[in-house]
Amino acid sequence: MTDDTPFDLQDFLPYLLNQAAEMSSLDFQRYYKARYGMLRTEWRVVFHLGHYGDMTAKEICIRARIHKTKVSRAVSALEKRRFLTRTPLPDDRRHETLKLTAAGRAAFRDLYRAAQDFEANLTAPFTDEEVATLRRCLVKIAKF
Amino acid sequence: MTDDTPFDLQDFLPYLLNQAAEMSSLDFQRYYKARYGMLRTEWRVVFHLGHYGDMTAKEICIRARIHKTKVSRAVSALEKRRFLTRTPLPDDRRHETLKLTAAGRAAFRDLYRAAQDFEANLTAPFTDEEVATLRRCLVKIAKF
DNA sequence: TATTGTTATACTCTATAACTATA
DNA sequence: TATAGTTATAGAGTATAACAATA
Repeated sequence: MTDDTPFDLQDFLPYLLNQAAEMSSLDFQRYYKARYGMLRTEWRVVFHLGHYGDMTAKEICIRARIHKTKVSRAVSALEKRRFLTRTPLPDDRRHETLKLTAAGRAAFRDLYRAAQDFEANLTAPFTDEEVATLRRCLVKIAKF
Repeated sequence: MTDDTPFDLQDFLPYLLNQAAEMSSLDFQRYYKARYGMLRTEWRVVFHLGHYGDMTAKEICIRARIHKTKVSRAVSALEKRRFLTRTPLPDDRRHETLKLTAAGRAAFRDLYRAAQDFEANLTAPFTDEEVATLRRCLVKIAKF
């Protein structure tokens, strides 16, 4: 975009990204909220435990790029609703291993499948190459 | 993505879009907040008035996809800080023409230029074709 | 009755500082 | 002192219902 090219708000990438992000997550958000009463961070925590196995809150913070205060609240809410349990580590009692319960694992499996379906729907209008380019750009912009 | 392909949270488009949207807007958000004390919706309202000329709140709602309650609050804040004025239309006094003041126009020009710079920075790592593909995908996902 | 815009309210998300407990 | 995690708080974003004024 040169200095002389006027542009619409839709041409401004941060706006476009924001709109795409909102639209893309609406349906899935409704799904995990309606079925499991989960918020975004809670779904992300469940995802990490379900996908990578038991870990501490700290590890989730690093892997999922979520601040410790958010993880703390999410873990607390998930524990209250019996989606996970905490077990303090004997060698360092500041750490707790977080572990999905049977209900947590069931929710993960369902949400994981739902996520795959939503993903397939989102990418359906595009060619494999387009999707690859999209991902490559997003990864770079998101600074992963 | 097929049923058997395991995927990371970074591979889930809504998450990736969300992270990219957040990262991409951070710097610009800080800029209009620090310089003009504006919030996101306020910047968008200023953009529309500066770029397309005077219009009513309703028109901004439609063009910028913002709910009337958000526009109402943004307009009120912008008026209070003398970035715009309102003039009721004589033929239908439910409408008001919104018009940037000199300060509003100056802010728009500065922010417009800043937006162009941020945009150029964001797209710098990519080829024109990659950016074109990125935009095309985002426009479709955002349902524009 | 319908439309433009405002107000109230609640929920979600983000960010930061201050704190507890443990090491 | 440093680290893991919690609590408190404020700001910002989103969504919806109820309302006033005008048509």
